[in-house]
Amino acid sequence: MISAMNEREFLKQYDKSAFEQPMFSVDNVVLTLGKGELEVLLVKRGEHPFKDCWGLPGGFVDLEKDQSIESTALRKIKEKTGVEPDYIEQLETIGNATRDPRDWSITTVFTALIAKQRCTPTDENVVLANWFAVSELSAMTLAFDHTKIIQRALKRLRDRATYSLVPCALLGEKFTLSELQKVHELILGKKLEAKVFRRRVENSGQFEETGEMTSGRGRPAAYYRLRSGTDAFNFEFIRTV
Amino acid sequence: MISAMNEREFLKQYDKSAFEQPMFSVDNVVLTLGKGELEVLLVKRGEHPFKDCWGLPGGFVDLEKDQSIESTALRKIKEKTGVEPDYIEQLETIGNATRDPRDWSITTVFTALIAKQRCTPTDENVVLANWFAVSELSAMTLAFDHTKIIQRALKRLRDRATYSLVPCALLGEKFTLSELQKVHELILGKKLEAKVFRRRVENSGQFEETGEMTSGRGRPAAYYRLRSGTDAFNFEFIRTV
DNA sequence: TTAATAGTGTCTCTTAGACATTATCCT
DNA sequence: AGGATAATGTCTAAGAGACACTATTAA
Repeated sequence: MISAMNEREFLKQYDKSAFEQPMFSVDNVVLTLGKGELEVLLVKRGEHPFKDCWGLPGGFVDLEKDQSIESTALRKIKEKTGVEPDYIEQLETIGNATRDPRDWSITTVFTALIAKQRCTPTDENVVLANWFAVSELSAMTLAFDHTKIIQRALKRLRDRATYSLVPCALLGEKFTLSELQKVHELILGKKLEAKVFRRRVENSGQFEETGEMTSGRGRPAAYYRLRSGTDAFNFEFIRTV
Repeated sequence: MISAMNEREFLKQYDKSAFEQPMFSVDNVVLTLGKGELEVLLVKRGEHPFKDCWGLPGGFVDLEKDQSIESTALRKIKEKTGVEPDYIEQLETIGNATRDPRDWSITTVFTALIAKQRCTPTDENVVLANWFAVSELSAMTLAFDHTKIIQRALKRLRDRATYSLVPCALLGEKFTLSELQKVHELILGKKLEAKVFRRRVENSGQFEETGEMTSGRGRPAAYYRLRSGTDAFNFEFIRTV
């Protein structure tokens, strides 16, 4: 009785090859701020393919534990860093017959930003998960297409840095505008005008002064934080071809 | 001998549930221009779940035929419209335990734009695939989360219409600036200034006059086409929080 | 001639960008 | 006082928006 058959059964009998499913995984480009450089979290693969290569932290969906692919991404990130990231967004999905030497394979990639000081000291896995300066990557051979994926994540981050203040997630709870500006300069690879940058921050309405000030050499700077109740990661597009 | 075992075998023995794979499919939001309204391509589902409901054209990856998920998307679109779309981009991937009543399910969604006149007259499937004005959708119950997906695709299209000229893919080979402006107005739901719009088109450098002119009532309009060699769908972001 | 549609001239207002200047700390 | 860093004042240039105006056709 056809209508009692579920679609999976139906497809199995209808066309075996149409039912054969590709492998699906989630990969994360987790970025943080190193000393004067962006760093990306990599894990050493214990199994082949690409055994002993470094690759992005990720893995398969756990149909029992995970409610969504976002849950999978967060779970994997938490496994390696001890915490949830300060910002996460879906980058893109790559699926083709060649990226995995074994078989057809699909990965949905997330980009996450995390303030390094929030990460709990790495557990026994310390040699299995580590931060690498993005400039080191050109000298490394990563698993699968992970080098290309990281490049695409960095490009997206550069886009975000030009028209949003999302990169503030790389800093902690509070930060000065100079610090935030330096992060943007680091990402964009160029100097920004302090006046222009401050205007943007103020006009965004996404931040507020904490009231605290830095101390040290030079004029003290005001600390800012995300305005409570504001989703700082909603930003408006303004025009233009 | 462990190292001779492939990862699939390994995972199977290591953790059965981690190997259990979710269903993966591709769905397409194919948009075209109806009479004064955007239309979306829907197909009537022949099998459950949501049997006899309208839903987005899509389906499973064919591991033999498809080189990538983009190939899957294009193949499915071609099956229903007879042609490849004029523009396609990946929208997002949705994967969770609840969107499919049967099981965990993942879909990568593509948004495609197509000039209606390019579509070959629908074949015997005419009642199985049809264009629906987007305004009709609120009165319809679509399969799965397809209503929400279409809304998200439309939002993305509105974004594109504000800072790119991608919507030109809804028109044919050649078009007048008035026509293109009307398309943008339709998508954005508001009037645009002719002068401003023309400036944008000219400054983009993506179009050129064909030399032909319209005839009919009123001053003739110049026809434009995509400048050859230009990827009109590359556009620059200009700033701003 | 009039209605209709295409296309331009030009003014205003906003804002990015540049850069000089002021402010406030430490030593 | 002098160096360092934070923050502001203010001028300029570019461009979006507004809208009046001109251009070219069919009826």
